[in-house]
Amino acid sequence: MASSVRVRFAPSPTGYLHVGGARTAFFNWLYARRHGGAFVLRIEDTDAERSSDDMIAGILDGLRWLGLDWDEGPGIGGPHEPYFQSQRFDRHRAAAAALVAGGHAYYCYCSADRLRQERERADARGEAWQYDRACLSLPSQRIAELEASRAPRAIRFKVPPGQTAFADAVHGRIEFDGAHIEDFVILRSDGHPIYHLSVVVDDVDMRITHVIRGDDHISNTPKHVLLFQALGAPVPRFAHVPLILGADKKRLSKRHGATSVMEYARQGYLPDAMVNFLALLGWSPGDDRELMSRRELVDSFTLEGISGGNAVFDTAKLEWMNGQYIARMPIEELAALVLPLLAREGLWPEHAPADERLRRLIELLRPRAKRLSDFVDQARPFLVDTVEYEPEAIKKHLDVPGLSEHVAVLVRALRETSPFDEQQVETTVRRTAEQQGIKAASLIHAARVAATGRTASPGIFEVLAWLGRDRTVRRLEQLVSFLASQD
RNA sequence: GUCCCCAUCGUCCAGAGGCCCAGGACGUGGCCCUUUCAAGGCCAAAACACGGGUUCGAAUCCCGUUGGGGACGCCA
Repeated sequence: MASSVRVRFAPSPTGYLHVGGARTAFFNWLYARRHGGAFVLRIEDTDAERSSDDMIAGILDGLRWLGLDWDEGPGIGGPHEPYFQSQRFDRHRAAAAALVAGGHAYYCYCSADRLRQERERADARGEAWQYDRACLSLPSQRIAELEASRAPRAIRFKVPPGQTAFADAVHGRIEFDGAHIEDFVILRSDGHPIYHLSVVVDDVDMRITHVIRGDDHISNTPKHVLLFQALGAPVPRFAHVPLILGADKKRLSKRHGATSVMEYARQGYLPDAMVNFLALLGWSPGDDRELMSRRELVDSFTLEGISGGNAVFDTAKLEWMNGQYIARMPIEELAALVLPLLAREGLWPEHAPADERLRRLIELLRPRAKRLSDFVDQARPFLVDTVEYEPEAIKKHLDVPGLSEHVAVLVRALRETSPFDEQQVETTVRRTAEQQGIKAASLIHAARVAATGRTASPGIFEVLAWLGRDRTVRRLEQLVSFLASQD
């Protein structure tokens, strides 16, 4: 396979997997799957202080939850191990040395202090400071002195003059003038590689063919292109994906609420819905399709379909989409997801399987649910022994003259109703209302309060039929007592 | 400050010179259905940032302005 695509997702484990990263990962995954290529996962844990195993685990959890399986990387290895950048320092150091030897990079003895001062001074003037190449042409005698005194030295890349351009699948050709790129450090004086060096060396080693990453890397890309070239490696194709913004159009951050994909998992969003929603944030199949399966997404995905502008994360649309997935999901699958949530709330015995009755309840609740967590809240009155009446429900539906009487009559009628199914219950309730000379609605609302304690529920006849005769009668009688106690 | 990216309804997208007095979806409003709340159905309001060009013709091409975003570390 000459054209074999190799893409990678390279998160730095300095935080959880946020929605922006998730979308980038997904685009990479889609591209790999679309072209029968490899999706490589590489952990960029170069920054030891800010990286931790917990965060790595969190990111992997997020990817697994989304269903983004990687072909090479942590946990499964692969032909280009290791997949942790921190274990590849030797490679990076060797590359840095080779660049120095080849005249592409040079030692820099400038103190961090001096650089900081220069920058602060420039900043005060409202300007940006670029490294002044003080160490580029140090006299050999001075170098000898510095070496003799064991002065710390970093390695800087010597940026060549002229234009550096690259083709970007979403932005087209992008060009930078070398004059605006400073001689950036590639190896710290403590021997640790800098990000720019590490990514490029690793991408070269791992034979990455397409770099699909966040827009915020555009200005780093010329540096990377220069490094690929200096290293004598082919330059991969780039695709810079625009960022995801919060409702205020600012970059997504903690104050925007949920930004971690696992937070959405906790809130009851479905991975398929999440992934579908994320795909449409900044990408389109070129037509008007919205609800798309993974299969369809894979079949339709192209880098050219990615739009150039930033996108606002619209929670309302995510909710809608999640509701669509809930509505379409096979009941068995849905029950399997809802069950543990009910069990956690003590509404369903731990480890007990979903029976026909529970499946029916979930079916009743389904059209009203946007998130899995909605099931827990809405199922509660059905699965407890004693219903509690919401104050609003009492106020709104129980203040009917003679209601207690009417409900008592309904109870007697329901005792005789057979079969106790939706149809017959409806007939009974309506007939009773007629006989009592009241509107069916009054009885229906009262029954809803009796059965659920709430003002909103699935259709009341379905609800009563689901409860069954005994429980229905009991709950209605409880209402009668309640009404009596109110007088 | 410098460099780079972006610019179609409130939001996400379609539109790659005539098919567009701009299409879909979410959201919003109305109506229908109805026992409530949803779901569903129907309808509606809602946008090519601005100014110059190019062209017989521009949302689509070019330039500028404005606005938004990103990057300018011995962080990733």
